[in-house]
Amino acid sequence: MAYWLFKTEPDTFSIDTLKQQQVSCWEGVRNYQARNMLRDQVKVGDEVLIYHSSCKEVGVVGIATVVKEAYPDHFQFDPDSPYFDLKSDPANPRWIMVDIAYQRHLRRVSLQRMKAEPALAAMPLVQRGSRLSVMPVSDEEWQAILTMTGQFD
DNA sequence: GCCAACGTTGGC
DNA sequence: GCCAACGTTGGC
Repeated sequence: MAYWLFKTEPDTFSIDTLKQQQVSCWEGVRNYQARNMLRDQVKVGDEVLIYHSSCKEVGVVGIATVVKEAYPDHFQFDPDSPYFDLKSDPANPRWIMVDIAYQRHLRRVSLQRMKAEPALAAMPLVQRGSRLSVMPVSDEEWQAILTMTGQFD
């Protein structure tokens, strides 16, 4: 079982949206490095930190569980979708998604606090200019973040 | 809204 | 294969 962090813009899809839906596909990943991890490494049962980006209160806000492994992201074939990709061949889809299930909210751990935490220094998230939207989280990093919430397993 | 950093595109 | 131009990400 592995740990991950997924970024989302809460104006588009927030942890609250996920709670309402309980299970949701995670569409719209359009970066090859992130896609490759989703495709090759993200497995059913893995746990995912949900991170709110591009908003007033950026940080880790909840936990989800992977319930379905990589399958084609159909939004790439929908001309009305912001995730449409004209160059993706339906016979060989370029982009994939996974499904995740809501687990719980966390007391928010802000990016500011994460940047100040030495145990998290290796995470792409805290590195300047990083745009990776799907990233692995080590056991130690996971534990450090949960400890920072003040809520324990 | 600003702007630095990044990934992608396309001409050569 | 290089690299400049461009569009996007994302914190502030």
